[in-house]
Amino acid sequence: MSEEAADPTADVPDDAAAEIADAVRRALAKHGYAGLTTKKVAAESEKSEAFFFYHCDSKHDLILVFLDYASEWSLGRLEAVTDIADPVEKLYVACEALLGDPDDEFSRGMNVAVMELLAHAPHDTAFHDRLEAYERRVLADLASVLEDGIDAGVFRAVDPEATAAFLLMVADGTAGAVHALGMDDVEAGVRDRLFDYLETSVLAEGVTPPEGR
Amino acid sequence: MSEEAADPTADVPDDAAAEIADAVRRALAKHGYAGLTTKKVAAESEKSEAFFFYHCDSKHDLILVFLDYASEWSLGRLEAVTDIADPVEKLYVACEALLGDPDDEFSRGMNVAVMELLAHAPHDTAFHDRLEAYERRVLADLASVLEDGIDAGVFRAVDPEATAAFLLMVADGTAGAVHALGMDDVEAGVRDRLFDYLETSVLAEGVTPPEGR
DNA sequence: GTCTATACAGTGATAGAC
DNA sequence: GTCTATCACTGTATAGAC
Repeated sequence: MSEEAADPTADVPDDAAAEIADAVRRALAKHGYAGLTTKKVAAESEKSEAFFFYHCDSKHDLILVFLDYASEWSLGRLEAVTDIADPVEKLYVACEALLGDPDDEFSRGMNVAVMELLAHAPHDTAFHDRLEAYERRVLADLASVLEDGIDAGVFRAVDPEATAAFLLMVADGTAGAVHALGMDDVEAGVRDRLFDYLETSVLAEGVTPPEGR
Repeated sequence: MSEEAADPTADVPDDAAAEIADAVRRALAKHGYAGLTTKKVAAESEKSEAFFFYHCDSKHDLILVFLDYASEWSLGRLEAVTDIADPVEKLYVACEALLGDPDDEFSRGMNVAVMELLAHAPHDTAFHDRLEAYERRVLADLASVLEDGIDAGVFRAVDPEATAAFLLMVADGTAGAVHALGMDDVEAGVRDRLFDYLETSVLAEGVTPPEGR
């Protein structure tokens, strides 16, 4: 019944998809997207190169499998905040998730890999569509966190969409300059300014940030 | 007398360098870094493929010529603000320059191309070094604009380096999400929040933003 | 389903004429 | 200095055995 253009990542078994995503992830971390070859992907797993072409029709599809995996991983981290009841705490944890842990190799590698695919999105419709869907979902999640706080009276009456976009831009920029260039010395300053922004422009008068901020 | 590791872009005559930078720029805009080939670069100019290899030793060097050109272009735009006497005006114009004009194809293309090289910087020392130098110079320029305003008493006593980094992250993130993904609808919101931030957190009490903001 | 071996196109770079 | 022609190699993808 699927009238849609078939999703090339849909019929890959979960086991294989995990193997593929992981090998692509490691190959991307080691060589970057521009330096990525199917041989290098295979070299990152126990499987042969033909294994990857059995499950996917092309190198391009391999990357899409990784991209789906990366999106889900990132969104999973972000959407873990739904468990948190307090909107203030929720917002701060969400921002931490967005910024990522600069000391975690895995997190850093994911951010940089996704950023490289993002930079190539203007030349690749499939990348573009998936990444735009991903960004829009992040924006929606963030906006909803903001709305919660506004409704609860602990946030100012900011524009949730615009504020979400602003916060996301800071995070995306940090992934670029700080993570890709290793400019760790600016990381702390950016974090401070960001949480300062939350305190002075988002939190309502008299509301205090969570412990330790 | 150059004891340094020779700069591969140094001995290229200015005429040739301009031709190279322009062809690489167009090829990058059309195919992206990952899809860049020396044939496609040549196809963007009247010259043959051999022309490029006469002036540069490798494809890699061609891209460095472009990167130098792109850095100078961007820094030129930013540093044009030194002519402006009023620190407030100066800051706002600098931020406009950082965000870039989303309707200008050239500006957009440059931002996206540089961003793709930035994403590849972890895997390419030459890219890394040039781009880090570029980012640090932008940070220094911005910080100096902020210091001017603080000294003149029209800005609050913000931390110039951290604030400069924060502003730059917003701009870099915008180049990514907005320009690379064409999410023009979020652009306006981000701009508004950014200039709001300047007004509420950077400008001193009672100081008003420039006309039209 | 997974492997080894290989076809075949396209790439970066060079040679040699002008 | 710039061109045309070409080479050696690597990259994606497939064939066919198991």
